This record gives sequence, C-alpha cells and structure tokens, in this order.
Amino acid sequence: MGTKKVDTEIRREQIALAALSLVEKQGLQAVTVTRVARLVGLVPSALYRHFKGKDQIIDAVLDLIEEQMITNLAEIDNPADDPVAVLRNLLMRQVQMVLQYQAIPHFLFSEEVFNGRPKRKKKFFNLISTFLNGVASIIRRGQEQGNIRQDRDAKSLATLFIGLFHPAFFLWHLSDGQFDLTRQINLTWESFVDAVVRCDRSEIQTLGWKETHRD
Amino acid sequence: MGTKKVDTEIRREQIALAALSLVEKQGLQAVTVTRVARLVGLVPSALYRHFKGKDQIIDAVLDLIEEQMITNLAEIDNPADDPVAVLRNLLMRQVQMVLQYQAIPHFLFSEEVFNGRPKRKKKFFNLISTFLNGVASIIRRGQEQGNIRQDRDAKSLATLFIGLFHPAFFLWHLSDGQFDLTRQINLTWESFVDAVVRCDRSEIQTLGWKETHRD
DNA sequence: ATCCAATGTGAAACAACATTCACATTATAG
DNA sequence: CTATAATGTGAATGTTGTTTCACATTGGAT
Repeated sequence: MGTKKVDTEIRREQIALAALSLVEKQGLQAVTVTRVARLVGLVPSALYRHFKGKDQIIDAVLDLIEEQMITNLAEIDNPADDPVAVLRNLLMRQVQMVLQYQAIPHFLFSEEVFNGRPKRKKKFFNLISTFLNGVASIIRRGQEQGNIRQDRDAKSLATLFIGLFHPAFFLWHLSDGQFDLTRQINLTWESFVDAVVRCDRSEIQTLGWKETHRD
Repeated sequence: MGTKKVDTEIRREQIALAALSLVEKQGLQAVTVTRVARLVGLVPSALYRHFKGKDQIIDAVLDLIEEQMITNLAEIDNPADDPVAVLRNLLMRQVQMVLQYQAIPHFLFSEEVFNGRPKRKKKFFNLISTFLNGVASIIRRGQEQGNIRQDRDAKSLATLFIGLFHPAFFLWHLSDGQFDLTRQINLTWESFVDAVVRCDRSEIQTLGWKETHRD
C-alpha cells in the first residue's frame, strides 16, 4: 500500500516515540518490531530502513529519557536560588516527569533493557551518576551557604534525596497508580528537610552541629 | 537416559532453586524452561510433571523470596528492643539478604515478572505492603516510647526507611557491584537518624518538637 | 521527462520457546 | 513377581518475534 515517504530523521523520532508509548501503556515486552511498525503506520521490515535493529530502537527511547532528565536538571539549577528550594523544585519536576512519561519507571525497574548489554547499562549508570552529581553539587552549595548541615557528605545526602522518590515510584508503579505519589513525596520531603536542614534555624546561624546531636 | 526418579516435592524445590540461580547469574530472561531443566539435570518436558507451566515456576521463585522477607521481619521485631536499634538491625538484614540472593533486586527491578499478570503483581504488592506495615509498626512503637519523633506519620517514615536501601540497591545493581552498598547504607542511615530521632536527646526528653524547627 | 537514491512492501527464513503427547522407565505397594 | 502410578524422554507442534531480501514506489534533482 502506498504509504507516504518520510524523511528518515522524522521517521526515527516517530519510531522512538511509538516505542515509548508502547512501553507506557503495556510495558517493555509490548515493544515488538511489529507493534511499533503498526503504530507508526509502517510494515515491520520498514523499520530496518531507519534502525539497524530492535536494539537501536530501544537505545533511541533511552536517549529520549536521558534528554528529559538532563534537561530537568539543567533548567532548574539556578545558583541564585536557595539550594533547598532548588531541590524541592527538582523533586516536583521528577514527579511530574514520571507522571507524564510513565515509561520511565518501566525502564528504571526493568532489567531486560540492561541485561547482557554492558554498554547500555554503563551508559545508563553514567546518566544516573550525572544526575546524582548534579544533586550533590546543589547540596554542596547549600552547605557552603549554611542552609544545609555541613557534617554530612554531600553525595550521601544526594543518595538520600533519590530515596525520596525512588521507592515512591516503585510502589506507585506496583500498585498501578493506587499509591498516592504526590502525597507520599510531600511527606517524605518534610522528613528530608528534618534530616538535612539545621535543626533550628533561628538559634544556630552559621555553624553545623558537629556531633552534638548524637551520643 | 536413565535419570533417577525423584519425588515431585523435592523436584519442585530443585526447579525453583535452579530458576533462582539463573536469575541471579544472568537475569530473568535467562530463565527458560530448557535452561532450568538442564540445570536440574532433566529434559525440558520433564518440568511439566512438576509444574503446570513456566509461570508457576516463576511463582515458586517469588514464594522463596517472599518467605525470606517475611522471615527477616518476623525474626527481628522483638518488642523488648529499642525500636531504632530494631530498624538498624532490619536494614542490615536487608542488605545481607540482597547480597546473598542477588536475584531479589532482579525481581524487584524487573517488570516482565508482573506485567500482564495482575494477580501476581497484586500478591507482590501485598508483600511489600506487609513489609511496610511491619516497619511502620516498629516506628509507631518508637514514637510511643518517645525514641522517635511523634510529629511525623509513622507510615511515611516507613517509606523513608525503604528509601534508605531501595536506591542503593538499584545503584548497586546497575553498577554491577561497583557501588559500595554497605558504606552508602551506613551513611544514609545516619541521615535517617537525623530525621527521625529527636534533635537533641539530652535536652528534650518526652516531647516531640511540633513545629518549632520550621518557619 | 527521466533517473536515482531513499523509502516502503510482502514473503520467507530463522531462531527461540513453551507446551503437548505417546511412549519408556522406575519405584513400590500388594 | 507384577501391576500401577509416578516420573522421565524425545519428537513434534505451534507461536511469536526478528531479520533479510528481492522488488515496488515515491520524490526530487538534473
């Protein structure tokens, strides 16, 4: 049948987006060459004009996600703002991003994407590391400004920050949306602030607390 | 070839364990009827004497994991102990468990296990919920005893607790063991204590802090 | 208008799997 | 010892999915 010819660059994007939407609605196993092709309005073999194989389609989807995450981080990290507010903002962005692209937790919690593909796995690990470093540098700025306690390693606080949404996403994912994502995140955020911001802002101004709070 | 006959109950366990070890070493996609059978020393079709199909083999593996998690929780929750110490203990157990059964994060971060299998997904969600409730009840005890601050919801503190190891497991999983799991967990644990235990034990004894620490 | 490269098609190859089934072997109860 | 139920085997079947390839069509450059 006479399907209009479309430039390969556009087709590549269409294909990646189609794959992404399949992941969103039906999970990763739903991504078959046949289904993606049908969604784009092509015949399976046509995809091979634009991608060498299915693997590269998956890679393209990962690239889409990577782009999103990097953008999120970059747009938000304004050195002028209060670092704690920046973190709060970032947290909300992450939630929003996941609600918009439900495919992301599918990928995050999938393993077939990475297994037996060390290169891809490494690339994704690097992405996460970048994100983690970004968060850590925001925290470090907070520590320098005295908004965030200084007796804790910035990087491990960053890991704690990830812990705010990671399990929440997981539970949300597992419960098919039953779990109240926004509410939970708001609650755990408060606890994060408890842990990270100085105990009493009015009393102690510049000092961290060293070991006074522990026995 | 004359393979010795073995009672179905024992075979079932052998098969489940074989599947588990496959998941550990090569991930979920490595679990094929053929491979499991070879590992047990049987022919693929033989498995059907003991399981109705592949799905039930996966279910059996999930049961193994479930058993471990429940046991972990039950063995540790001794009402006589300091709740904070119990949590610390539980955290370490979780780490130990994951180090021993690497299959667990494979399952936790997998989706093909659950997708299109609402029943299994629900069952697993219930397992996690049970775990979460167990943690929450430990926390609640701590709040009653005054070891844990009372101005936070026990359940959301439990979610925060999960956040201590969940992202760490993920990073560890993704980095193929590069990520220093134990170290990270120890660090985030300290922050968790910061967030959850009263600010200064010597000063405030029975009271939680209400809203004094925030603006 | 013609030609050529890019894009699209349909059929077929093929590989990996799960599952079934008729038949073989083993263990054991009687 | 023998009958019988449980367990094991090998071949076959059907399905699903990826990929290849020869051929067709399209659109634009000349």
